[in-house]
Amino acid sequence: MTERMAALADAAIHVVATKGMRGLTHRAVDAQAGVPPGSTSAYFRTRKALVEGVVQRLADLDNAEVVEARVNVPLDPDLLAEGIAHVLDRWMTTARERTLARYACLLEATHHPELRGILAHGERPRAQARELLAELGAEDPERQSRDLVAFIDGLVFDRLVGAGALGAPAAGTPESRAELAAAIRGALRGVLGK
Amino acid sequence: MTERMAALADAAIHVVATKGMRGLTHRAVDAQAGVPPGSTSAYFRTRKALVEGVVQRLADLDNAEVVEARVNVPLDPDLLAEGIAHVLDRWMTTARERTLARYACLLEATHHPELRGILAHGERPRAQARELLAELGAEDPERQSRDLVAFIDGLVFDRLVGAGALGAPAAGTPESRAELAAAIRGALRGVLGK
DNA sequence: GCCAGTACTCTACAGCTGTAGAAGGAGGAG
DNA sequence: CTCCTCCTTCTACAGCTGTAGAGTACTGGC
Repeated sequence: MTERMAALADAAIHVVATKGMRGLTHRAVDAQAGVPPGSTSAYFRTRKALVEGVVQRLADLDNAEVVEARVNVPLDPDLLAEGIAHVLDRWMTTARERTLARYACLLEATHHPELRGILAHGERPRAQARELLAELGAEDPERQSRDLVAFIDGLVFDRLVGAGALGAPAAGTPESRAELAAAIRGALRGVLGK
Repeated sequence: MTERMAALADAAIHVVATKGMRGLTHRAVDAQAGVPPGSTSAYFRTRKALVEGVVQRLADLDNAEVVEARVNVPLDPDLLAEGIAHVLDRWMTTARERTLARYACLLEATHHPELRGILAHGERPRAQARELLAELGAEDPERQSRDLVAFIDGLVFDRLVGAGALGAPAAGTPESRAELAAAIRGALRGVLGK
């Protein structure tokens, strides 16, 4: 993906996050990116290509992030929960738009199977979760990692859309991080069965 | 909401589930509902009204359901988990479209705050969860119910979109129900802190 | 039977969207 | 300098979408 395409895809992600999939049009991306009208249409000739560009870009951004995150993760459940909470908090603040766009794309993938291959969301975190759970002595990391990832997804989703999480502390605050950490501690406990 | 409007809203829910929010147009709903073109446009004069109709209908359907579900819920965590798993399984099979549409609407509500009032999703289940957790001896049902609902949302979402849940048994099978029940047992354990 | 009001159907139309292709221009090879 | 190539911008256009309003059938009241 060329630099120009990446910039357009970034603008497209912003559009999806703020106006929804419905607002994702070639011209809206042009406007958002501040490029002359027609540019997006030239780089992503069809709308399908544009959506795939968004999905691809989301995957790339995730991968770029995981490279540096691969440093020592603590094996102590409490510290681990703390670390995960920190990441989730970022997903809901700094990376809020990306996270929203990802959920939108996941929903989109429901009726466009070809997107599922690109959007590896859930596979990478899950591999990590599987490893961690194995090291923590889980008996069936395969299954248990699914549950842990589900919990994390639900936690982030609910708070972003404000469903079922009314009354939760605002993302980005220390209270929010503390509550997230507590939730994840509980999840680890529950998932590990002890 | 008149009967006719409800029928159109039902068709609209189907459209949203199968073609996404983007596919939700007056004419698409006409076609889906098998009514003469223009009908949807007459009952929901603007697109905003159409979306609100969908959201309202989803809320109504949920409420209609909860009326009969209010019979004795078991206080034994294992039986309770079994019961919840059964409901979730239905959300992913019989009521799959409704569930998908609801997630789409929740995402939509992110940039249309006026929808949040109608879409009480998360509030009703959470009230139930709060009660149950209190009866089960939770120390902070308010917070813990948020976590439980988040887990449930993530579980269903991940399995519907196939993210992070690759390898999970297909919804509707006894294996799926068993796994769901196990996951919820774990969640209850984790949330309750014991 | 006649009328008013209501429920429904049809049609027009402006604006937006997806898509293709032509036009312009910068830079490098010869 | 000349030409060729690639990158970028501009423009056209068919089809779709949102929305309004006019037309038509159908009710119950008199």
